[in-house]
Amino acid sequence: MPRSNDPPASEEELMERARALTGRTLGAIAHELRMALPDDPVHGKGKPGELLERALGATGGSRAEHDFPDLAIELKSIPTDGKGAPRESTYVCKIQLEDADSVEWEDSWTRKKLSRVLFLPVVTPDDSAMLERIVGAPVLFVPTPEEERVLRADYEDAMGLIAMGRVEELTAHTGTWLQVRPKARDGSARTLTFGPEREAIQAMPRGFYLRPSFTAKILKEPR
Amino acid sequence: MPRSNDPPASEEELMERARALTGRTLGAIAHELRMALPDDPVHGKGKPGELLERALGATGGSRAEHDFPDLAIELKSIPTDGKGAPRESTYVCKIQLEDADSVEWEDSWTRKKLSRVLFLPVVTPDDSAMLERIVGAPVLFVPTPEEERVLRADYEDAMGLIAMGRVEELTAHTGTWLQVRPKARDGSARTLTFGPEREAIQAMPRGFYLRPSFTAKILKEPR
DNA sequence: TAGGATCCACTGGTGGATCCGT
DNA sequence: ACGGATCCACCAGTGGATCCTA
Repeated sequence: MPRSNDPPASEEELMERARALTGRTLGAIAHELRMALPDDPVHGKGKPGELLERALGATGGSRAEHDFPDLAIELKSIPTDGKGAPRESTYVCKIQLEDADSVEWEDSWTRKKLSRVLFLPVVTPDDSAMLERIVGAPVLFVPTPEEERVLRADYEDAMGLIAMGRVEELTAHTGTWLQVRPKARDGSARTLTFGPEREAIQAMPRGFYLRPSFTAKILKEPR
Repeated sequence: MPRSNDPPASEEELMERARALTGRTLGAIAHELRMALPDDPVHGKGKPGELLERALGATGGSRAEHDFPDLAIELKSIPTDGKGAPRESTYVCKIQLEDADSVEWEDSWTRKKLSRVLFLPVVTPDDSAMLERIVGAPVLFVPTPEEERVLRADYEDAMGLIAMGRVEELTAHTGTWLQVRPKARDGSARTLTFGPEREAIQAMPRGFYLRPSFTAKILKEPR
């Protein structure tokens, strides 16, 4: 049996490992991996996600591509309530604001990331201690053609506005399933140029997020 | 009297402060600024330079522009022997390998940095303890037209080779006063494209350095 | 002796996300 | 309820240069 922090060799192996986590607490998994989890959820926002990456053998910290490059699968932990409904939106990736006019959906990092996503729910009741949270059943998401059409439309709407220099009109209200929100507290403004006059504006970093309404659908429907 | 770590308000004030350091040991200056200097010179290569920046009120750590942005002056500490001759070459800046075909001398960061340089010699005998090293008399270097012609030719020769994809032919032997050498131990290779075919090669980071023969001339001739 | 190799501190950006006031 | 604001760890890159061997 391979050590659990080696990369899984196949999608089947990945899914088996993920199913083996179902019902376990983050605390137990962390103990097994000798990884510390902070008690304070405010100061450890990303820790459950990193723990589950390690537990499944994701390529840690690398900027490679996907979490499982050989499988082209992205791992997303997702906090849920007791009924399995997501408590938060799901971060997808940063937006390349400078390249908004040239990156088509087909070539976008956004599409690649969303092509195959392993969602791993983490049951996160109000005020729950991080160590007590329980991992739910994994769901491997592959967009249907219809789903991809909606995601693509959201992407193109957002990138179109950005390419026109109207990035400030882009609020989190835009988009059916994919929304645009600020990313990175400490981020610094980038200069964008647009239009025939090459006008220049400053913009803070933003990212794409999946709305909870969409991930709820994903987690609910068995695939 | 302003605190010595405020930026100097004028070139005159900067030069006065620099002259006030002449004859002092790095240890005494460090003590006054409550800054620790390591004993081992191997593991504290950049420390004297940083100490003198702070002592003169340079804009610390900022990626702004010059060390004294308002004065457009760059500060360089330079290790010398007992006679005032430089012991080392002087690092100028990184080379933007990717932009070699588009950045003219007039617009180059290299030219801007070399337009006004405050050299602060640090007498550094063999095996000298860092704390005992003594600051020499400052020299404000502004290139004469003739000097700038030579620097410009060195710059253009180097950038021309890089733009042709011949970066590996560029050794530290090239250049009269400005030479090209590796920079950054941990640097990772960048992809350069060149030529009508957009051929691609990998290249490690490199920087421009002033040869000791040139800085010797600068330090020797009173200006 | 000087060309190629190396050393440290700091920080901005990224990837991991959730917090929390309106 | 959700949109804007925020939190941490890690690491590559940069700026400060000098080391050291052939």
